[in-house]
Amino acid sequence: MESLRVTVDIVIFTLRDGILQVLLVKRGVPPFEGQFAIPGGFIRQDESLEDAALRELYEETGVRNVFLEQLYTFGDPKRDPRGRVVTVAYYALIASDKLSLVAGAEAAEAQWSLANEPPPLAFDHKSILEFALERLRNKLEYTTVGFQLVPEKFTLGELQAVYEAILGRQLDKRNFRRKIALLGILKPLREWRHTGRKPAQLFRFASARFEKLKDKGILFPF
Amino acid sequence: MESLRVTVDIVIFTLRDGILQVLLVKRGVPPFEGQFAIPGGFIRQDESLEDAALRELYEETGVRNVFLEQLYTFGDPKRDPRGRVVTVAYYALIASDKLSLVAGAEAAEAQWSLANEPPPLAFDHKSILEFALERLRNKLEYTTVGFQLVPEKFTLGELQAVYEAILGRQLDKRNFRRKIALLGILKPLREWRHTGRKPAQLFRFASARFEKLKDKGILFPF
DNA sequence: TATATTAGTGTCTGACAGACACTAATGGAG
DNA sequence: CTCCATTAGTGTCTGTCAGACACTAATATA
Repeated sequence: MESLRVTVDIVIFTLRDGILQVLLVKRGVPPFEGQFAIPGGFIRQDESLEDAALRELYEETGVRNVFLEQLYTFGDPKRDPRGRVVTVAYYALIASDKLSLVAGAEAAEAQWSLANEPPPLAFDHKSILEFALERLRNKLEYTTVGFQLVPEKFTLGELQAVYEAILGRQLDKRNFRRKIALLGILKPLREWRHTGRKPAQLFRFASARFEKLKDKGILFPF
Repeated sequence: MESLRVTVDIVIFTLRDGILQVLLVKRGVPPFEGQFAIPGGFIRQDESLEDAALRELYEETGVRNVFLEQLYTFGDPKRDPRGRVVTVAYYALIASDKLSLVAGAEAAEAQWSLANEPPPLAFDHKSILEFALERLRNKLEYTTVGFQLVPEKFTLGELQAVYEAILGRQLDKRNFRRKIALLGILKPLREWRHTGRKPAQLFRFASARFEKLKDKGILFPF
């Protein structure tokens, strides 16, 4: 009697062509048939919320081991016209290089959209997306979530582009590099990327230092 | 079939005798009979999550119009030995003066405990309490939630005591007062509190300025 | 009236953030 | 081969903010 239907919805972000994008699925059945929605599904009896989110994420993208964090739980009685459904929303960040490898099983009906200008969304999914964007922008400022959207080896210009895409404004190159350097968690490689004019040095994470910070509970400090 | 039992649990904080305290209820039935737990209850079919939390809060404390914020949703399949229960946790802050006016209906089995050294708790409620404490400490630094725990008229010493109780460390009086003054949201009153030796000036919130900040979406800025 | 207690006040210093402009290396065009 | 357009890479100055730090003022009580 006191039971409710509970789903997990996952706002999946990636950065493609220097633009922040969200994975959306086109609904094939009413209500909101033909409209886009944030991917999600019901929670099974024996799995934790996070496991359910990871499973959905894998089903949609074929990707594991990516950043995933609980966002908020939406439970307005009228949010689904068919009846009451509570949804525990998560958001995930996937670097584009991990993504291109695998095509999702349900990918036929899934497509990437601009995170800042999404198409009309079903249910209260517009609110959920906005909530996720706000959280992402906030966390970008005082954590290192931004690094989740960059390939394993990356240039400082690419990293800065991630920040600019999410924050929606340009950053000063020198100030940005100073801030990153001060973290001391990047390891310069003896490799250069030759896509532009002057080659750009590649970096990766200096895990040692990073783990140390993690032990202190700082995890994604900025 | 795809339904789960869903509850809201509310971590209710107050400040009494200069110590941060949580409201806990003693369980009268198994499992964890006789142990303390965070108050909560099932969500009704027609109420939103926040309404459910407000209702529980009112039932326990007789108080309305207090700070209430969703904390996190806990959904481990084994968190309740009787079967699966997902709980949406909230936390609330109640100033002691609001509290003393009304006695809760279920208050017989409820009691205040030290937030930092709670008795053994049922289910995963220790985790939930710790989660709430961490959130509260964090929000204290960059918002004005701390003001929620102080009476309508208060001295700067009382306000500082709130901060010290939550953060668990002493603060420098002059630095604290400068920080508060810089916010510009306090209105000095022509009243003094005479409990100590030298009388202390009373303050209240300068709503005008506060509302302005709220309009900008800053809400609880620091 | 002497004293103990709490209220109230200002400066200095180091860290960090934002504004700001030039040189270096390369690929492609001519 | 040379020139040029483009992107990479670097340092200083300045204002703000946070933390450390010590004394005077007002009252209640002994």
